[in-house]
Amino acid sequence: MPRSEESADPDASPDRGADSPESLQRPYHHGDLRRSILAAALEVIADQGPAALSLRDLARRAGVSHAAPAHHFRDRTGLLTAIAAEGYALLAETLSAADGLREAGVRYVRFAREHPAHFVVMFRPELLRTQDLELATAQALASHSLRSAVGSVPAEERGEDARLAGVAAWSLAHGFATLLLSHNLDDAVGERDPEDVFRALGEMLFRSAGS
Amino acid sequence: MPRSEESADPDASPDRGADSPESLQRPYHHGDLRRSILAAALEVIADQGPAALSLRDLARRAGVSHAAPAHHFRDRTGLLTAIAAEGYALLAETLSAADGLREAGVRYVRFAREHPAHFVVMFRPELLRTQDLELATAQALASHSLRSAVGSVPAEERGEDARLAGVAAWSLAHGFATLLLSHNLDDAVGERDPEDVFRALGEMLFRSAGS
DNA sequence: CGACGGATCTTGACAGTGACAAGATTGCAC
DNA sequence: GTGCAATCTTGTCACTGTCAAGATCCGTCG
Repeated sequence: MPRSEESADPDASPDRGADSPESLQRPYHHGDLRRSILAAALEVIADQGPAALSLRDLARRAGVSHAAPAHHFRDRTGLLTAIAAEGYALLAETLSAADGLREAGVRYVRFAREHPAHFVVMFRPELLRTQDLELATAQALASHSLRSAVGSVPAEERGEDARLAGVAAWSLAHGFATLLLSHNLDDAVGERDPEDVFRALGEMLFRSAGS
Repeated sequence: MPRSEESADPDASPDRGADSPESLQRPYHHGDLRRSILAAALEVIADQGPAALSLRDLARRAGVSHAAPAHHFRDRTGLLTAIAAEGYALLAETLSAADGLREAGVRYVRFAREHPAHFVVMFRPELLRTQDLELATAQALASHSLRSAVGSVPAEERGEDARLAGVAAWSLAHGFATLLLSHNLDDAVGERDPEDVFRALGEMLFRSAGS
């Protein structure tokens, strides 16, 4: 657990700027507290899950008082909501750059591996303020990207129903990503690159050649 | 929150009713506290998630003191571990009764819908005592059931690798179940029976006819 | 029949947490 | 510069999980 870089040692250096009376090495205003807290939160969530998240702990890491985070996120729920919104925005961007449903799936899995904390929080509605505006718009954006990826599948490939193909692809990618993150596929994947494994799954689902 | 002050007479203890003390509001011994707490916990988790679980609240619902649950489950973690173990045992039983990978998938999804609390907790390793003996054996049992379902797929259906087919099926079922429980497929599924939808997905994955 | 040991439950305490309110400090627009 | 709003602090409260020590009950063995 790397402590945050600043703050350093309190009174190790005797010959410091003389005009600063006694304490207060750190300025009253943190400068970028919001970002700081988000970063620390992502770190905690990534390796201990959202349940282990403590606002007071985040405040301590950032070197601010216990109530400081509340001003930026209002709530624990607010913090998680902000993370989820950021996650959906990132995912939307990632997916929109993909052409073809297969590639979108691969990107979905890659996103989950590169942003595990975001990914985990995004699918825990009970921890979020689902009516939050920023979250809702980011969600809509991601949903749109996904839908357009589904639409790009040639008609003859996708069975009777495009929507069904979308659900299938999403389920496959989401299930694979989730099981991967919860270490349920460690044995099955072994040394191989998870993305390659997933590509093989995608080809089982959409049997044709093509992109 | 409904106070489930049931205290339904446990039929487990045979000769009990004769000399039950009438003066006390509740007997010193609850009678079936472990089961009571488990039931209440499942209820809470099913509609608020594991994060909302409070041992003290469960104790209140069961009408016992705040420290009573600890004797049966040691920890919050212990309680969740017990639930997960029960879940894996149930799942193993369910899967072992299926013939064919497709049917196993359907049963997997059904299990998730019928036991959402179990299902959710089973895949949150960070909340569990993963080295717990009961949990590990139940997990092994379920894993065995799943593996045998994979093995039952005729060779010509399952592409190059049985293990890959297993991962595909598991990912598809797990993803579908997860997205279903988190209400991400409400629109896509609509009025249809989720099991029917999933059957269609299964047929996309394993294109042949057969069982 | 009676005592005793273990299982079950209670009471009390402690540290940690999220949330709120009220005050201190700072930067910025005017 | 002055005032104001954003930012951060301090103090507090109810609640939680966990531990320790005691009370009560049960089956069992003498």
